[in-house]
Amino acid sequence: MSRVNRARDEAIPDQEIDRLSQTYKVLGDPTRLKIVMALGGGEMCVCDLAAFLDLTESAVSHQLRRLRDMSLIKKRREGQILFYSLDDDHVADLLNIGLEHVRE
Amino acid sequence: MSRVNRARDEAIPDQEIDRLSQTYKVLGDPTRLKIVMALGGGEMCVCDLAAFLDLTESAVSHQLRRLRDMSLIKKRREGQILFYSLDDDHVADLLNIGLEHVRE
DNA sequence: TTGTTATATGAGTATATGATCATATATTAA
DNA sequence: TTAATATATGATCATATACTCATATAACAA
Repeated sequence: MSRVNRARDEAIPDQEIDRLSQTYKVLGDPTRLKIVMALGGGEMCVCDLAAFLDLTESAVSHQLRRLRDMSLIKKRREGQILFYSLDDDHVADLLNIGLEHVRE
Repeated sequence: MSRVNRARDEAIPDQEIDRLSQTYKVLGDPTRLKIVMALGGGEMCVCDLAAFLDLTESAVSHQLRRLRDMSLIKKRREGQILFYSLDDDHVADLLNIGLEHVRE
């Protein structure tokens, strides 16, 4: 079988490609990456992240929304404050393997 | 120590953040993601990829350049033909963990 | 040399996107 | 209820980017 036909045969559905590429795209911005790296060290609220990143809380909230849309982070309410954290262990794994790659 | 100070303390250098986010960004496009997924099944030349993706060879070449700039793929010449493949095992790991995440 | 094939690259264009600003929502306190 | 605090969201604008087209380069054949 030709290489092209093999690739077609083994290809995953476009829907999965789209979700996977969107996941990487969301991590592919310095601000959002700093957010998830920071959350890797423990949960933080929007105002924590705004102070850490030196950005408005609005800008942070917009980025948190995108991270949440891809299930990379989750939130927990405590009164008026929302604490964000990584959604699951896969996220930390993704970050660590990426780091290994860029550090080699 | 406050959560903000802890985050500042544990933060990795901006230079690493930039390289890491660029790496994810390069994977964060459906066309480029299809390319690396296809290369995960074996090396392919530019014309193979153009046929597989139904794109011009120019468009494919531009995307291969971006993938190569982030050391995600490498090339091997055989006469007039350049065969592309994944650069190292980290790339396949990144893809597999990403897939686990979107499939759960 | 000239011609052909395979790939690469610079410029241009249409679309996507990140930060800002203004406004809206939600929780708590008075 | 009203006010204050914390967060979310829609519109806007400036920048980034994926593809196309034209052209350039590289390897091989005649």
